[in-house]
Amino acid sequence: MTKDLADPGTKRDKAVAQRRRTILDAAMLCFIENGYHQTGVRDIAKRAGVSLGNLYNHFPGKHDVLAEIAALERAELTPFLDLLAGSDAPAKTIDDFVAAYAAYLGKPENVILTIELTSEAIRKPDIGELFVANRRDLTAALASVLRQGMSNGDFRTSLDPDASAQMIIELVEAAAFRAVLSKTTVASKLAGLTDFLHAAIRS
Amino acid sequence: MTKDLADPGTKRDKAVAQRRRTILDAAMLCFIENGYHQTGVRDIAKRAGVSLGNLYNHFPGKHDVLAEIAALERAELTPFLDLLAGSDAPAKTIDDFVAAYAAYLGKPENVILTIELTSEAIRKPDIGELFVANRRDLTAALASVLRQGMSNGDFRTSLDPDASAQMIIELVEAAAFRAVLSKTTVASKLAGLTDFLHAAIRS
Amino acid sequence: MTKDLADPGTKRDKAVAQRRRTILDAAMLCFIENGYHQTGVRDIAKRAGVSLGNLYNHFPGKHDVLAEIAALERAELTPFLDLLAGSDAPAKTIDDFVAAYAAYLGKPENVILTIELTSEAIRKPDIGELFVANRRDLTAALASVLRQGMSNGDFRTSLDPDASAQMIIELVEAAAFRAVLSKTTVASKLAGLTDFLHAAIRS
Amino acid sequence: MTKDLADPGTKRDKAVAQRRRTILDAAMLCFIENGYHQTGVRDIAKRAGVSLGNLYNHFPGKHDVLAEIAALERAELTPFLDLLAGSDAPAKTIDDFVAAYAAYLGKPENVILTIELTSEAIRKPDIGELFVANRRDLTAALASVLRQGMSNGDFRTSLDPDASAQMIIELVEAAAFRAVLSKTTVASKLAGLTDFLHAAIRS
DNA sequence: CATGAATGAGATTTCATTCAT
DNA sequence: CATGAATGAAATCTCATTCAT
Repeated sequence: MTKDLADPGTKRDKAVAQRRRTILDAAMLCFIENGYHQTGVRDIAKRAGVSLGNLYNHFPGKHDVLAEIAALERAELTPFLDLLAGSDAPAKTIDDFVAAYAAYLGKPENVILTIELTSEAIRKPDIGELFVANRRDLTAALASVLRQGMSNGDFRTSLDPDASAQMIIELVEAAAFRAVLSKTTVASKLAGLTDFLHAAIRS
Repeated sequence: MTKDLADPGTKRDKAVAQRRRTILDAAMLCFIENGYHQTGVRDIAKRAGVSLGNLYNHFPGKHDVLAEIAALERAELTPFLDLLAGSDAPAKTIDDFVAAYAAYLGKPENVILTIELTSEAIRKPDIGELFVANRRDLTAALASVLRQGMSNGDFRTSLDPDASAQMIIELVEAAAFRAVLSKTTVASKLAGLTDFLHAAIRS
Repeated sequence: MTKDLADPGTKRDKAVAQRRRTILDAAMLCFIENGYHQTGVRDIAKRAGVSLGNLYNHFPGKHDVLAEIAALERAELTPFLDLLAGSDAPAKTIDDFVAAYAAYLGKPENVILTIELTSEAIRKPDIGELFVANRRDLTAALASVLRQGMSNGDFRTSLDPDASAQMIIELVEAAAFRAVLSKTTVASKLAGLTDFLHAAIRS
Repeated sequence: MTKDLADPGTKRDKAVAQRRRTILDAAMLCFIENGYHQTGVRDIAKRAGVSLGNLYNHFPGKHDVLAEIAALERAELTPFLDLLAGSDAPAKTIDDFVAAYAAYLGKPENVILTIELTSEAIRKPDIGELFVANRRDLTAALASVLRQGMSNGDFRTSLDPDASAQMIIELVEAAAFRAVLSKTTVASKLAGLTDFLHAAIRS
């Protein structure tokens, strides 16, 4: 009704969207610092500067906050998708991607949030699906680059591009995770990883 | 007190050790089924057929139960350490190990427990250390095999044996984890993995 | 303000009155289905298709909604008052009334709403008064019929018309209530009730 | 095991039973004073002098406390059942019962608790069943007395004993309830009730 | 008159842990 | 060693109501 004229309600709508975002950001920080289960809904509300009741006006429950964070994580992947969609030589693209992804996962908070989501994904199907979907995009883009490289001679033709794409991603993630646990850096593992990788895929 | 005389109480000691083990087994099952945080101490006690108070006679608290499970996990690795210590050709040994480890992680409960431990390991240093230690044994044994293979010509000499050992393990584990989340089997991923691996390390 | 000029706003006034009624109807349904305490103000607003804030423009609070429903219930009694004010023979009038009232209370929702009101009436004086007032009208009309019947020989002269009027009403209501709880029908109890009643009051 | 010797554990068992009873009594008082829904579990615990958590060691939840109170109410009926099982003349027995039951319901707390239970009984099947069961015993005993009276000439033979038994009880209860709401006494209504009743059932 | 975001107290329930027996 | 009652803090979520727009 009133919605038809111009764009009214937009200001309020925007404010609401920002509130939601504020809450999500606060929740993310809490989950990273203390873990999903160690974080109370009150903690999130307090950190977001929002009343407890109002948080429930914006999200049905704690679980849904996590789910929305998982969905938000998808956006974080766009730079990498862009990179993989670029027109550089496949071999270079792969190297660039590995370096960039490793740099991203060099920030412990990104790794920790991923682990937190992983651990919930096992028993919460909706989060599991988001999780799988997130990785699917990345794998597909990477596999496509691998196929290009197989055509132009960068990579060996006996490669299984889909499986290899997955393994490349997994190698970077695992390195990052191991770095967090053993309190070293991903950077220190990058050389070994790249060497291993080149041997595995190049022709 | 009673401990001072010779070796008395042995029968009782054994009974006590079994109680501890019963509790640990029950806890493992609970953690696998419902997750560490979703499992209450009461749940563990009930499943173990032990009274709540008695559980606290055997373990200082819930956290310590988890820690002991993490320690117990180490024992699970001995078959693989034995395999790696065998005298087969390095190339064959690696293949056998990958197959065996993949088979082990083909059971979802093993993967789930690992994830559960992982997620706790981030914020609980003691568990983190156990976790790292567990994998260190395996990595070392695997690296040793790689070195043998580098000597005898099975593997390329430019290999970084330690980094590669870690990555081999990580690839198997990641495949297993992905299998659990996407409800497929590790077996289906084994071919791709082996191919990737051979290219990466063989000379 | 606008009210001062002639009779303007009449159309709006009617619209407002209808809104109030919409809300009351929605509330009644909610209270019947889920009970007064199990019903939230949000539930009422949603069911009425009204915004939460707007409901508070029409009613000071949840309690007042219930109070107005109680007042509304009074209107439901007019058919019975009319019946009792009719010119049939007293004995027939009583029988007709009992049958009609039983039929009305044969609908479980009427009984349930009554119980809901009853239960609130204990601790909320205003509702208690409305409740008593509702029944007072009915009792008075019924007592008047009984008095006529005592004059014309239909009923025994030793009757206490006021007390008897109350008891007649109570018997019907109690039968209806019992029918709801034991999931039978009032109709099945009507024969026994009528026989009992005839013996009690007829001369 | 240890239970076999003598009667051990009895002391603790008795203490536990008393705790349960303490809680139930406290709950009853709360429900009577403030109503079931206005009473919080904390209120009950505080009034019982028990910690909140411990209350949940004894009862699964608030609802179950109410259910057990409903069950307990059954015991309250034994004096009346005894009275009805006595060997007095049926006519006298009925009169005595009505007087005694009216006296019992003369205490507002008994009426209020009944209403509170009633109102829950509508939507909670288990409480509904307890409620019906409670009244069934009483009705049966009363019907039996009516039958005796029909045999010995005290009561008219055209009586439907079961229906009449129900109605007698309902009349007393309704009178008591009405007394609470209009803040008079049951006693004041007893004369009218008795007269009505005698006319209804006596031969 | 209409909207729904905001509030914060309060609801019920669970938890790891302690301790008297 | 064994038991389970006791504790009280903390968990998540709901509620009637207010108020700026």
